[in-house]
Parts: sequence; C-alpha cells; structure tokens
Amino acid sequence: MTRVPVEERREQLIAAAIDVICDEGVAGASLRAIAARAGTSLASVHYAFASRLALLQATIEHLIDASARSVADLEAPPEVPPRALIEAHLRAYLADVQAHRNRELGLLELTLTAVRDPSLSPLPAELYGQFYAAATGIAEAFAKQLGTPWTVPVRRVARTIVMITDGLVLSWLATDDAEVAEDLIAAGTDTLAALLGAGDGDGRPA
Amino acid sequence: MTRVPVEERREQLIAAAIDVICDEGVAGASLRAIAARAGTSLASVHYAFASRLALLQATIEHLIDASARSVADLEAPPEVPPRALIEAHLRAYLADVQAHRNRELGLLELTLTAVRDPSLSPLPAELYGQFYAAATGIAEAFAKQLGTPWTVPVRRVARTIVMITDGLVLSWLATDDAEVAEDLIAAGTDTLAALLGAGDGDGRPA
DNA sequence: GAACTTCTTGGACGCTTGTCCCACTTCAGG
DNA sequence: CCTGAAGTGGGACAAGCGTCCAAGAAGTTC
Repeated sequence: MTRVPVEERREQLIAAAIDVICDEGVAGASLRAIAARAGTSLASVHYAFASRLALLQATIEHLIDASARSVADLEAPPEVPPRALIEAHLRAYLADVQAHRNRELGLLELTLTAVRDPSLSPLPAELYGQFYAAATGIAEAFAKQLGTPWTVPVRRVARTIVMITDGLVLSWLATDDAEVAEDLIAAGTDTLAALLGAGDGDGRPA
Repeated sequence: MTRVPVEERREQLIAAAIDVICDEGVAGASLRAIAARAGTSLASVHYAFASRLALLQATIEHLIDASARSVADLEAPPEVPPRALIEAHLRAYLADVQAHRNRELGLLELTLTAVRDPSLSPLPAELYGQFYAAATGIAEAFAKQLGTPWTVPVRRVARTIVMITDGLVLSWLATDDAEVAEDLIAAGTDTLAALLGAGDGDGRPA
C-alpha cells in the first residue's frame, strides 16, 4: 500500500488513462482497467475523480496543455529551398504519426467522444485552438526563417496546416498505405509552398 | 407480430443501426437499442446476425456500398471559372456536412472502431478506396467539363480532395466554427485550383 | 390437415460496467 | 499518546451488456 497525495494520484491516473485509451480505445478504458494500469485500486480512482466523465475531462485537458507545450521543437535547419523545408517537416510529422499509430487513434477517439458528450463538448474547440496556435507558431517561424511572408493571413495558414495534417492522419489510419501518404505529403507541400508564393503566383487569380 | 424474411430484417436492422449510431454514437449502439429502433425484439437481431460484430461489419459494408452509389450526383453547371466551380462544390459539401453533423460523427466513429478491431480492420481501407474512386470520378468530370487537364495524376487529385474534405469535416466537428470552415474552403479551393493550373503556374517549381 | 421450415418471443445466463459505502491504515499536529 | 484528516482497500449494488435457449406462431409443401 503506497500512500500518495491526491494531486499526484490524479496525474498517475491521467497518464494511465492515456495509456489505456491508446492501447484499447476509449471504449476499453474502464475505470478498472485504468486503475490496474496505474497500479492502484478502483476506489482510489473514485477518490481522485468524482466520476469517469471527470477523469475523461481531466485527461483531455491534460492533452490540450501538452499539445500547447510540444510546439517549441522547431529547430532552425540549414538554408534550404522553402519546398524542401516544408516537405521535410510534413515527412517528419508523418513519421511520428506512423510511429505512434495508437496515440493518434486514441486522440481522435477522445476528440469524438468529447464532441458527442454535452459536458465535454467545449473541449474539442479548445484543443483545436491549441492546434491552431501551434501551427501559427510554426508558420511564423517559417516565414521568419525563409525571409518570405505568407501570401495569406497567418491565421489561414495555420488552419490550412491543421487541415493537411488531419487529412493526412485520417487517410493514414484508414488505409495504412504508404503510397497514399506519399501523395498527401506532396499535395500538402504544394499547398503550403503556394501560400509562400514559392515558385508560383500569389494563389489568388482574378 | 409481423413476419419478415431474414434478408429484409437484416436491411431494417442495418438501417436502424446507422440511425442509432448517428444519434447516440457507436458506444450507445447496443443490440437492444438497435432492436428497439427497428421495432423488433432482441432475439430477432441475433437471428439475423450471429453477433454484434457481424452487424457492425454489415453496417460498414452497407455504408461502403452506399458511398459508392452516391457519386453520380454531379450535375453539369453553367460555364463558370474553375475556381468558382471548385468553391461552389466545396461549399455544397460543407453545407451537407453541417446539415448532417451526426452522420459525419457516426461515420467517423464507425471508421475508428473498424480501425481498432482486427476483424473489421480491412474495411476502412475499402471505404477510403470508395472515397478515392468517387473523388476520381469528380476530378475527371471537372477536367472534362472545364476542358483543362489536371497538372498531376488524377489519382493524386482524388487523394487531395479526400484530404481536404476530411480536414474540413474534422475541423468543423471540433470547432463548430463557421469562420474556420470558411478559411478551409478558401484553402481547399486554392489547393485544387492550383492543381488545375488555374491562374498560376503548374504548382511544381524547380 | 399433417409435417416441416422459417421466424418471433420472452426470459434467462454470466459478465462487466460505474458508483458507492465502510472499515482500515497511514501520517501530521497538538 | 491521541485526535483528526487523508488516502486505501475490498466488497457490494443495480444496471446494462452480448449471448443463448426453448417454446410457440406463421407460413409453405405435400
């Protein structure tokens, strides 16, 4: 019997919940399964969280915060043409998604669960707000690094990035097809390169 | 007591399953709920389907077939510039998604469920195969109608279309924000217009 | 009309779920 | 040492789940 302050117990349970959700899905994330993963008893779960819904909410909020913190890992690479830089980043993103398939699956399930449940429904908008903020940071870093401004407002660039990554993730999860992913990386690269005015016009003809 | 041949009963149950899944989610689609929606007894469900998984599989297969059949509704519009034509179609798609939020939610949940379950996992690839086929049909119709060929293989255009629509749906479901959707329609329009070479270069600089 | 297949029905089973309670142990403060 | 708060533990509860069975009703075939 290891005694642990509630707050720490909460963090353990949230971590366990994320693990179980990634491994078994939201449907398989019963309180007993989560308690077992955290190495504690069922009653301790209810001591830390009033209900399963409260634990789920805390888990999503944790992921929202985490996604806000994981932005800063954009290092300055050497001088390369914009297209290559964009493609490299998209490819790195895809590689990360491929390496953590269940994580993406779990996050998606969690998002849909939150969309459905009235008491959780404001969370997805918050999550995507963080996504947009992160994408905005990346977009601004790109423009600064390349010395070229975007041809459309950064806000729209950020949303475009999220659209591309979402589409990429969904297609990859569904098809598990590397060739499809390859096409989508090319498509995403073209789209973003066009927004940098790289090689073409400004993307908005008469 | 209404006697119905098994095959017809199966169709009723599939329809009921789709309804319940859209309304309550996959998690809420219990056999009892589906039976009640279909107006029959629980035992009849098991007479028509060996297990809940079998019903789920039949439901997804039904949706795959349905998505294959729903392609042909692309009427020939008047002579308009390519950008406007693309934008009109994306906007119509968004309007349809907005009008049937739960349908998109249910389809997404069902897809993720199938991705998780080993016995259902080949289905998402099949579903997306149909999506790509549908998108290919639309892309070819566009090129024919406008008299302009795509600057990349149609296969890639189709995948790009699916990427855009998936990204659009996900962002819409999560944010419920019309302004976000507006940005994404603009982004999608730009992307596809570029693939038609409409107004700009060919999208692939040196 | 009897035999037979096809379908419906209600009820039961074993299991898992979220929730809750109460007794117990640990630890801090006086 | 004692008191009270904090946290743990096991067990119970009702409810819901998928699955299955045995019996009966509705047609069909001869």
